[in-house]
Amino acid sequence: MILKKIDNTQTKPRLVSINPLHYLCTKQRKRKVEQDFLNSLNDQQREAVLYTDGPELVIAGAGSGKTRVLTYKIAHLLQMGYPPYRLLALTFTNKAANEMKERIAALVGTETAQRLWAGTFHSIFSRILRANADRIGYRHDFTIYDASDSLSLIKSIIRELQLDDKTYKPTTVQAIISHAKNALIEPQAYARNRELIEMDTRSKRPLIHEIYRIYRQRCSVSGAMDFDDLLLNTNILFRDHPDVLQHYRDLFAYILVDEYQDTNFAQHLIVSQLGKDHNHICVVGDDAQSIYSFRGANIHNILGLSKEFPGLKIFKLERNYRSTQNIVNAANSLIAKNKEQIPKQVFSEKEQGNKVQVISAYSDFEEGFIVSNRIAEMRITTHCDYNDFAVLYRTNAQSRVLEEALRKRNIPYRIYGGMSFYQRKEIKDAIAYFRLTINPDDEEALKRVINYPARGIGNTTLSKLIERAHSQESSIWNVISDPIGYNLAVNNGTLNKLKTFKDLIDELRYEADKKNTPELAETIIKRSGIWGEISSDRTPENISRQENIEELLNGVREFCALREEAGEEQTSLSDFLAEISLATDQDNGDETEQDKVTLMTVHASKGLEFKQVFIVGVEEDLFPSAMSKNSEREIEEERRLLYVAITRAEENCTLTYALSRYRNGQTVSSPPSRFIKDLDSRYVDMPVQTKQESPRETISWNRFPFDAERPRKTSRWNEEDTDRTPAPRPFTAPSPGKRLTKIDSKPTGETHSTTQSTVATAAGQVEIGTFICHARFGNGTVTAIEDTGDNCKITVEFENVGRKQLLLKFAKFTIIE
DNA sequence: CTGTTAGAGTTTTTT
DNA sequence: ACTCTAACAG
Repeated sequence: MILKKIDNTQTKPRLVSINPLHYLCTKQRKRKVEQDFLNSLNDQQREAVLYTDGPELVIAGAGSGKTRVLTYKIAHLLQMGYPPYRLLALTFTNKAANEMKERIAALVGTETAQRLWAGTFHSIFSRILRANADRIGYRHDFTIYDASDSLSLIKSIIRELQLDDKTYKPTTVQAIISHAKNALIEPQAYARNRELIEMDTRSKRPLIHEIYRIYRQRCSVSGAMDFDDLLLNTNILFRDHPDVLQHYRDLFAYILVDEYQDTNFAQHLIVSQLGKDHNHICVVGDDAQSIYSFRGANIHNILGLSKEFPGLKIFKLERNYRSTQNIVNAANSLIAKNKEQIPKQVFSEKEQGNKVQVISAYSDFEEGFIVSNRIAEMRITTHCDYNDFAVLYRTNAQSRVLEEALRKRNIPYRIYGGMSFYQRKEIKDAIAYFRLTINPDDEEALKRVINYPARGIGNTTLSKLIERAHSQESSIWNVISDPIGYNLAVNNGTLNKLKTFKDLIDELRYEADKKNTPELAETIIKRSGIWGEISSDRTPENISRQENIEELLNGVREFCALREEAGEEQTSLSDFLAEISLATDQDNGDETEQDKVTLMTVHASKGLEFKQVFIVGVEEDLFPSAMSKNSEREIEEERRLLYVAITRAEENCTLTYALSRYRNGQTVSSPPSRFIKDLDSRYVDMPVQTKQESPRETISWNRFPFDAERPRKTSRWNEEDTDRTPAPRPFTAPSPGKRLTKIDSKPTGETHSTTQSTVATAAGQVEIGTFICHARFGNGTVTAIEDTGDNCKITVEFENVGRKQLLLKFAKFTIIE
């Protein structure tokens, strides 16, 4: 009965479009295509592709054509007669999934590629969970809580239990729960697990298991799953319902997994359960690129594979096709410092290429400046497009300075990560209403908008609602729907306000049955009052919010239209929510066409490649992160992370570090990363050593009478801008960008006296008589300053090399006094 | 209950 | 520097 239902929801739309005749007709053509693509593989790759007799592990070094092997293997399997809807291809990121789909589509056509089960673990198994939700006590249109929903739920539980949120740091608790889930430990098991309980007791957090229990129960009442639940509940589904497991075992005749080194236990178990009978699994991974252990990923999943799949055949891909020899060798020399790894010899037969460059900068500002200059320069000298450049950093927070520097140079860039569209307040509000329309039990959504726009339901009332709901193990929505029955102690005025809110949601739910999805979305925005709220005045913020809401509605329309094209009968709002809740980085198709430099974290760059790569902020406490200093294991992960970063580069790789940088509103200085010393000097150009040590540098800056650090630097940037009027107050020019930063609005007055004889530089103020130490020329005294603008030149009398003219924007020096 | 403000803390990476 | 929270006045 139920299996039949699974069949319908899961495969019917696919089956319909499969025409055996069509399949046969194209077979001939396909064979020719197969010849072509087999020829384009090397021996190792071809063997890995053609081996289909049993379980297979492909250890694929960076740039060795891993994705290529996977896509060709899928093409080959299709060639062998596997129907596309019986192939399961799993990846970790949406980006990887999309790329794989695209590449398969290029080989076998969009039609076929669309029918594959290809996607991230989370998206694929959320689909399977939706189809079988009733089996585990969930509604089929369950809500997916994102990280912030889950965090806010944890916060409120901690509050309700009256625990101190300093000992029970919500994010820590969240991480612990997440790890438990990824290890498939449910609350009861957690409470029984002596080791865990002991650990919590030792860290003075004995009630974690209680928070976990309540958390899980509340998700259940709210009809919500968090990201980890998607995997945990899939495992529960398979464990408790062998018929369902069997169904999917039969359905997926071949399972392929990319980036296996990043699987956590929950994922690993799903794969091995599904693969058990037929043993037709092919997993690809590189232990050297395992960078997600903070999320529960475990390299040992790779190693344990041969136990679970006896006869596991191992292939190694060691030839790197991406990068020059210098880059590969430099990366190898780095990763060789790690103890834990599977031995392999990655090599390149491309040209030797340039050495990896290491550049030292005085500050994060200068670092940005150097990188943007290099990009401008190299674009000319190497004939590259902006698209060929990437700037990679360890943390998202680093992007700002870089953005600013690129903007100053008019270099177009595209930035991945950071605040995504769906995290903006107005979008989250709108989506909360969408979510409530689909699932009014969704507690996080309800809490978000029950008083937005303001309707007089404040914290007191909300607390009462929450208390009533939880004492009955029920949802807030149920209490609102029946305040009398739940003994809600509020006055009549409040009761009326609650009634108004309930009526609103009921009305939206009623509309949901009548209207098509785009219309419904629009109605929700209007009726909820969101639109009224952001149309109340015409401030730039509100206009931008309106634009964002319009964009969201466009997104709904577009999504529905796309689905219609793909032959889906109708698209519900719930479908839209399901889609966006797992979408993080929206690589908007319209933007990818434009020629722009890419900015992203190293994590986000995995699987990508660029001709020219800059890795910035290669400093102690940043890369490796200060958080990872506790254990060698974590340091090794950071090292792998840098390995990943370096191996993104095809032609040139440049590492930069800044001796001081702004962090949390303060200048901090840190030495270059220990990893720089790990690199074999044969493949690396190290920076010219400056005699001046950075700490002293920083100290002298801080001695400036005004804490004008930042304004000074800003002014330096302003001076990069060409054609500034010969203003007597060079430090007060407003920056052109529309950024609302205080830098612009708080011009520093203290520099009135500045004349052309004083200029601000990365290293500080320079005037005639300033004693400096230049990176190449050594010590010298400034004897003249010309032109304060873009082309500012200083003349320096050096002790050893005589008089030199330096172009300020390129010169590298420190100020001694 | 609402809106403002002063104060504290600040986690690395992602589905 | 920035954001979130707690406290307070209206």
